[in-house]
Amino acid sequence: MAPSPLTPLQFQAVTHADGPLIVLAGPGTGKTRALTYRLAYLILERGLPAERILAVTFTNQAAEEMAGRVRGLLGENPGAVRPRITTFHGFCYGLLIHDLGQTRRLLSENEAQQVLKETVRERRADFPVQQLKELSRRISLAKGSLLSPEPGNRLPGWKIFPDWSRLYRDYQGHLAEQNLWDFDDLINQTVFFLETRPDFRERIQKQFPYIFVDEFQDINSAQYRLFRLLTGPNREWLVIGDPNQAIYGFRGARADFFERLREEAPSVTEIVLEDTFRLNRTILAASQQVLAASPAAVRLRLAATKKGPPTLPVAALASAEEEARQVVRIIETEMGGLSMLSMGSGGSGEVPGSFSDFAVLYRLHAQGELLGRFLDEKGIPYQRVRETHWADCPEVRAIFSRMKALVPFNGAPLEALEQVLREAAANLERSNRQSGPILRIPDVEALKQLRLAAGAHRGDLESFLETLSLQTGLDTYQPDRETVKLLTFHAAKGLEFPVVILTGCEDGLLPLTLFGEADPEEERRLFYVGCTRATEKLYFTWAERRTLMGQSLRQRLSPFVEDIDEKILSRLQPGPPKKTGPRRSRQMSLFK
DNA sequence: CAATAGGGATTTTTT
DNA sequence: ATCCCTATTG
Repeated sequence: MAPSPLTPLQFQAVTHADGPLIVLAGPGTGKTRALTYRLAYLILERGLPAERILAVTFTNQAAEEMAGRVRGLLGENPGAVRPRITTFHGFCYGLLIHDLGQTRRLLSENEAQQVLKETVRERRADFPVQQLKELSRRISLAKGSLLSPEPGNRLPGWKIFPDWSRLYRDYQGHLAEQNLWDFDDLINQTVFFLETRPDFRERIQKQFPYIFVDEFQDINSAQYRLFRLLTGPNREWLVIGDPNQAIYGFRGARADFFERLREEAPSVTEIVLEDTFRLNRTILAASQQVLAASPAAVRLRLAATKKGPPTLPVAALASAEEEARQVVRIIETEMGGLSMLSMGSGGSGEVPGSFSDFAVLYRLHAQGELLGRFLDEKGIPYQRVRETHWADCPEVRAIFSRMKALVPFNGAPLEALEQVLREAAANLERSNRQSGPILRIPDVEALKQLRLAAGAHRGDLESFLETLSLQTGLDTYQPDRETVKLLTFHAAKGLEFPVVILTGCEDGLLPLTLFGEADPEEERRLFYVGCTRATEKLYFTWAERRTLMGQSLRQRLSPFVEDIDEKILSRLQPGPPKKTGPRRSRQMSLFK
């Protein structure tokens, strides 16, 4: 292997000899680097056959990124055997369809919702539609917790939901009758077969004696069980993650599986990556203080070598509108500053002083709209990152099923798509009256994504359709676009930006308490995730008055900001709350 | 069949 | 506030 820029701790993780390994990796500590280098090390230095290695991630994006980096380390030659790098769901789908010969069809989220709706209609005609979402959420949580539909089976903290276990059972019945799966079934069915068929279990355990799991803090009970069934008596596994970045408890993830592993595998080696290359010292200090204020947070040593600014600005604004103006001012001021800095330096690979250096984070999507309006006003290019579900609208689904009919011809995906689209266009022209066209053309964005995906897919139509069935919305996040990124704290996980503005730093929003008791510790970790996205500058903004769900609320500064030492915060004064132009921003006064 | 009025919920998200 | 769904009315 080529000499590599690994820290001693990364090196230790990469070259660890035998036995299970837990790697705790704080923000910007080179988690993916350690993982991919270890994969390459095992194959190139230790002679482990690549096809014996399974690396599991949660998102397609993470799997693709890891696969790309492993390709970079192992060499690009197309014929090379590579480790299996895939998502939990993708791996299970493969086992069920190809290894076990199952024939069920995987439903998209909307389709599954439809089945649930029909189930409910049958059982209780008067069922309030608004509760469907809550019901499906519960069923999904139950399945993710391996909770069967026995009467009385409830997860802790659940309120009574009339008939819920019966509806859950009926829903499962309907799926089985119609030979269908929802996403949760992929995991649960695989767990079922691994548990009930020892021959199958042993075969898979032999096939993959080495297993990696990324973002282990995001794992739920079903996935944990799956992981343990896959590892079985094998002692070679590596899980990596950061318990302080566990922000998906609301969908069943539980960070305490790290603890469980320590109990179940007492011989496990644990390595903490302690050097962060992303955060500067000021941002690191603030982030660590946010965690330190809670006894529940996991204490991990983390050190930064990059020097930071003396303070991080906190801006109090009168309203959400003023806050949006402030965000614009910050971007304008920083753009000036960034291009000044860039004149002497350079070569970091990034375009200096680019709008893509900025991220504006918020707790709720609803906050993004207003921010977008004010950026529009000043002509600042931006992109709101949000779930698109382009692949899960009726139009796209109809095109998929039409393409599936073409599978016997087995053409290239893009050709097949174009053929179906021509068909749809002709269809549309013929039936110009309400006769209802069967195939409708999806909206421009969905069509673009569809063409992009079809064009990029190397392989036949069948494998393309299979890949797509495992993808719900493809991320709209495009890092290279010259735009300010507007996104939720959740969506920002895993990303980094030179300048990050955390908006809505208010009690009630961070932590969010609008909808009843949220887990305050999870909210704190979410705030931590937000703080640790910034590589150079971190701003906090908040509004003293904010309208949420039609109610104007008087707000107070988020307790999470108050947990940061005053000495490394500075109060940003926006001047009189009049309409202020960009010029005003130069006069912002900074004082403690 | 289409327009309209009432009611209820409103988060974060991957597959 | 506002959206989405349902039931009712013209």
